[in-house]
Amino acid sequence: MTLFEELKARDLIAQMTHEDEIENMLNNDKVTFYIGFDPTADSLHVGHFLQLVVMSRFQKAGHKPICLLGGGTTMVGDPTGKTDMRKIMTQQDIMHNAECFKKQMCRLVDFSDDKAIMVNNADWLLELNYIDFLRNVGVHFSVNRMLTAECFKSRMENGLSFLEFNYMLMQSYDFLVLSRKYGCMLQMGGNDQWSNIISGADLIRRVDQKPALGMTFTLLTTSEGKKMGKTEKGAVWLDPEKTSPFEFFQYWRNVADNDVIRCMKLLTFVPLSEIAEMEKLEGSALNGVKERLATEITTMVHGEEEAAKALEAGRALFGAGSAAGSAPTTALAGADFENGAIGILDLLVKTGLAPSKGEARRLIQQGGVFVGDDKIDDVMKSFTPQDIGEREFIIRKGKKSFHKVTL
RNA sequence: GGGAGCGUUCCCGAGUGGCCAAAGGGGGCAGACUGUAAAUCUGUUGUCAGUGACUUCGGUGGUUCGAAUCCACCCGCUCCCA
Repeated sequence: MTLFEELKARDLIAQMTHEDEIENMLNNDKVTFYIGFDPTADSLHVGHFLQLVVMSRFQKAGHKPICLLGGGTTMVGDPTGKTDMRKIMTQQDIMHNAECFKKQMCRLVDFSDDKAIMVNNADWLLELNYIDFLRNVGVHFSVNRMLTAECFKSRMENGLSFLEFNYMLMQSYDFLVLSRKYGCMLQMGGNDQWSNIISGADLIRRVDQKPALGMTFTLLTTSEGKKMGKTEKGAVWLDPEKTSPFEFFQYWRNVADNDVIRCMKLLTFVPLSEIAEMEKLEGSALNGVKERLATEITTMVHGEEEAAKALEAGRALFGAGSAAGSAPTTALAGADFENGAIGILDLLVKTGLAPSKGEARRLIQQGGVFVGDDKIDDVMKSFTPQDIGEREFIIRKGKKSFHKVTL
């Protein structure tokens, strides 16, 4: 099966500029392609992960990825899909974020022996001269056409600053630069980037009369159309400091039945033949598939060892077994005890299981708090250091939140 | 530059002097049901203390016994005209 066929079979492809040309090229040439990532946060998230996995697929098929960090474009801010203007970020933050991105990317894409290139568009965007840029690049863009672009639609109601309006030109210019410098012929990205990608391809064809192609990938959404990778706490991050490997694993372990196969196809390297077998499963049998999904993805991001630990921890907590190693842990100090004991309310707040005492109280009143296997129904219940020290002290909130307490 | 509006608790959105910690919806959390799924139903959703206190309605001052609600100025945003 060729790379192109596999992409199709996995439902990865959303849109392409020139389907036949792309297929032909991928089959017969070594293609240099690029995907851009704007460092708007200090860690990559699940959305980026999909792109990086795709990059890796291409790389394994012999093509050459360019990883573009948007150190320059982030100074402007991509308005795509945003309803409000993003806060303007300082250059310092952007640089810091870019460094964080780099480290994480190296896990998923092989940069050794020049097998992939990492560039930062700050290197060419920051020094641009306004008038020159307008005359050389700006002439090729029609405001009329831009305004009809899908990516600005959501902003036509809430307002769009001129700053952000220029984002499309910046990204198009990036493609032009990479085309000239590295012979990059293909830009890819999430489907929300379609407008930006085709405008770049148009620019190259217009200015240099060179071939330029674009392809976008399916956005990672649930069967209900919601974006995946978000939890109540915010994004699911690849940085273990921001989302622990255990939480990360649990996120995938808990995807809805209807989304498992889709995630398998989009995010893992599990062969399609195997996935086809999984597709036949129904009901609780899908739990096995979910474990596999979580293990596969966690392994890619955090390594085999962490994935195994997370799997074990989850099984222990949700199965019949006792307690777990990698549940979050809080150590108490002597100062946490008043008159030799700590109240359950304080304990819940201390461990972060409840944001406030009021909420902690509510949780208990509604019967959602357990210590070990015992349900706590008294809000005044308190524990001494002996209580906590003598056994594994696990507090559970609801069914899925566990916290270990030690001295 | 001229004119008209808007800014409410996590989000949307009611509220136009006391009955407002503030309707309703969404989301979240918990319970029941379950398969660590979905759907459904129930409860809950400012903080601290058990019927009370404190902080909140863009910011700062003011009017009033009393303001999210009135006034002034400031900040931010939207729309119309140029």
